[in-house]
Amino acid sequence: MNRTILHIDMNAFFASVEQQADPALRGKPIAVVGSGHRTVITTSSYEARAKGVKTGMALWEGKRVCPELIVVIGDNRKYTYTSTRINEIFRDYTPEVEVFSIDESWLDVTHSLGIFGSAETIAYQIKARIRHSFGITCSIGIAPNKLLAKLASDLHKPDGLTVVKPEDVSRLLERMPVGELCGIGKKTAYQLKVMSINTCGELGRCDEARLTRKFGIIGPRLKEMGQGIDHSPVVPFGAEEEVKSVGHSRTLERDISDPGEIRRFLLQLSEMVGSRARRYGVSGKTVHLYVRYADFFSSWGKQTSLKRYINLSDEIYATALGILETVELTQPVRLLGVSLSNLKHHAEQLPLFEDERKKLFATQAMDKINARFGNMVVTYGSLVPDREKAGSHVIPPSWQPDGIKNLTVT
DNA sequence: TCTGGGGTCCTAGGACCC
DNA sequence: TCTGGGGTCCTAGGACCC
Repeated sequence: MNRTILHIDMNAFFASVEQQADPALRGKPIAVVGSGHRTVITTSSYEARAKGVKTGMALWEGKRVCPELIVVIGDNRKYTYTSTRINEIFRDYTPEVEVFSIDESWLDVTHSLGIFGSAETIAYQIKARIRHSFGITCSIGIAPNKLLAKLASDLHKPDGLTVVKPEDVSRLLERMPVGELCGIGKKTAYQLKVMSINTCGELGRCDEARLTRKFGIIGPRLKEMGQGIDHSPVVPFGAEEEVKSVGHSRTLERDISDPGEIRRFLLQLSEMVGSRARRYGVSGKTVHLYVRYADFFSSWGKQTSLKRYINLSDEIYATALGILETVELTQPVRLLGVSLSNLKHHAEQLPLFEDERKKLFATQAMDKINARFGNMVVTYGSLVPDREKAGSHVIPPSWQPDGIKNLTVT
């Protein structure tokens, strides 16, 4: 059956929200960053991008390429609030809204076309409403599936609208580099290049057996992707697969070697993991400890599985500490991470009431902020008991009010 | 003064059981 | 004691996304 899918990508989302909240920032090159000194640039405004500022750059590097760069410390509440409201707008057009990240969603409007006329009409209305309510722009791709809709939304930024009709697909893909497809990253693109496959057109015509020999189970999928085929459904909020792991990791403000300090930090991470696991209504059998050393490049992870399911912070901490004690640290530690997996979902955890659903949505949206390179210690730092925060020299009180107020997550 | 932090999925090898 | 094969669970590591 022919579907009509929209992919909506908020343009420079965090930066746009900040520029909207503070008129003094509009038209200026700004960068949204985390609060630590080891932060990177999460999002930059188009004015900053024009000067060469890129997502993922260290802050000092951004300032080097753009000395007039205005630095704004990110405020996750503002972004989750705005994202939640924007997704509510989407749901006025279809219940089939899949949140991909804090600033990207897919909409399956196949069954809404009769009401609203056309996908373009829906797209224009959504753009107008987002601009009117939040003063920010988005790029929208309209296509027969998620893969192509996402590709399409990337083609015109900012404030773009790109329609890919079924009959346009082969022409669009013929010269499209394979790396533009969501799912083909640097390594896969390189391996394909070695096979003399550079474009989607070439990928789509490649012998399937050849792809399977090289890539295994994803070989046939790669060929489909080259042809623009994607049957994956839009999975609305509430119908997603259950979460499979809950973890936190943090780069320390400075490298540490002192075992006591490392243990304190581990306890904080365990508390963050435990409280979120309890909020999600899950417990897990496997605890994973991750360590990155001061040289940045060397790191290791170790996991251990228990006979029973746990989600109490103390138990997670004890397990993580048990792993730590089996190794000898060879360098000062730059980053520590703890995660809980092999999860069991407790019964009756799905919120029934709309306001509870909204709260859970806000929580999950906040989680997805971190998928945007956020270094938002404060989000979960507030969950660390005061007794742990007091006297800690590891996670600093990193919250810095940025003067923009009167926004509450409901 | 370098370089975040959330996830998911896949592979490979070993232990253990039938 | 040897030859097997299948299945499950475990750990470790890598690729991908934002």
